Amino acid sequence: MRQGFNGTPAYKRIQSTILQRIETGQLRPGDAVNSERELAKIHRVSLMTARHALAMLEREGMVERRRGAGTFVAPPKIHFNKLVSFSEQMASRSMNARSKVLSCSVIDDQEIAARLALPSGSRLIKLERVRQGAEEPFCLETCYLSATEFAGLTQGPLERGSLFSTLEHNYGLEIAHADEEVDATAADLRTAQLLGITRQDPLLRIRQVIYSTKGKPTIYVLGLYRSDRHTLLIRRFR
Amino acid sequence: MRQGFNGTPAYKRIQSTILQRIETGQLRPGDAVNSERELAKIHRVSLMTARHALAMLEREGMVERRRGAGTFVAPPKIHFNKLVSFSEQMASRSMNARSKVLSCSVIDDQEIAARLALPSGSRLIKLERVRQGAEEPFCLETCYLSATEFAGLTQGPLERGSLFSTLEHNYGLEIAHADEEVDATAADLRTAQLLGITRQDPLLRIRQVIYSTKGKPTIYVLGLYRSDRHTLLIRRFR
DNA sequence: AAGTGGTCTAGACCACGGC
DNA sequence: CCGTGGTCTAGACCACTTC
Repeated sequence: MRQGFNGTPAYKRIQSTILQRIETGQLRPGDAVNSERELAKIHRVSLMTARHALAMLEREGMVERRRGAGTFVAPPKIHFNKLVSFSEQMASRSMNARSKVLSCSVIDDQEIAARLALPSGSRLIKLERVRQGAEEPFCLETCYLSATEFAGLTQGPLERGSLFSTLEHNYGLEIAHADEEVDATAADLRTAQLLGITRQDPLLRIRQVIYSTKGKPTIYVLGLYRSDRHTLLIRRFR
Repeated sequence: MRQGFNGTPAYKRIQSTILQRIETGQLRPGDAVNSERELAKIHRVSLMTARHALAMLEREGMVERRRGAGTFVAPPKIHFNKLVSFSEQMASRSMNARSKVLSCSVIDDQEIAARLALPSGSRLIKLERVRQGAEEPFCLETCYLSATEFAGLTQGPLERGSLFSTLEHNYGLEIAHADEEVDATAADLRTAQLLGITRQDPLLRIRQVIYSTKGKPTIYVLGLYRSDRHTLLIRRFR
């Protein structure tokens, strides 16, 4: 029976049964989960395996473990510091995601090529979009990606569907994390017009380098946000 | 021999020996760490225990494990999303931390009391400081804390030494994390004068609620940063 | 006192990496 | 091929919480 009968590790199967009960609402935040010993008996595994299943769930923030007391469903996660696409962000607030493509071209830019660790002179796709939520523009976003690596992207349907999912599904990109530099700046004339604000209004500027799971810097994004329509939420740990 | 001879779990002792070799530079990033089997033999411990030691070190980002290859010292950590005090921040960049206290008083503020989950009408310490780096002011920071909880703080030596360390050492506060709201705003006249900039210049505004390890919101901080002297670094995960 | 998670043993087989 | 980490067993004692 070692290693499971279907290739799935036993501890993952145990996690699935627990996660399922949480997702269906059968288990609610604060409720006790089966103890290590119970899980071991139910799934006919050793204590260490049942333990491993719970330990991993705790690391993912799904449950809390308290010595002497038990294991409990964790309060609903607020996803701080989570990298989500614009579409996902809007969906989670049940708002209409809409974005207008301003331009989509292939360019040369030495500085941005350098940020993506590409040889200078590399050709880059530049995609400029205005994002709208609640029928109002609130962000001007410019993405840069390697033109050779994502050839054909400029022909794709960029208006609808998130760029993330296109890249993930059509190009096999696995996104791992993004490093962001955040500061404030004043709107120039063009940006002000596009966002429906006044020149010199304060904007939140976010420069983002998105890394693949292989550690390769893959996308560079410059976002300019109307500060009256958007605040960034961060959680920092001691 | 169970549970060690001195109360320290075996896996922690194993971690210490490894961490020590990393700190002294005896092991450098990329170097291989002893394998599970080696550690088990060296420390006369079972494989699972040696394994646990390495797994925890990996979770903390100190080592990387690659199946079939080994365990290796991780590249030097850049502490993203880490909550550090102003003094610590400056020290890590080897700059002179200096801050000038503008005011320190006890006030009433219903909205901020609410953010700290205090009964409305609670008295609050309000501490207003200008922070300087490289001989130039770059941040106006206002902290609010419960006056009853931190009685006597207003008499303390606030000019030097970080507020964090005072609270941690003298009041036994254990800081766990902070939730931050970040946006951009324009400088008003007073702020502009204090920071040596022009009215309407863009500022990075960070509103921070700092939580204790017990989950209690303890400090509220409003920071206004000269955007030309400060950028925020964040890492977000997919 | 009963039950829980935390630590630990002394092994085992597997999948994978580098040579 | 050999060594590595990944999974797993069938138990054990301890420290702690709850009743």
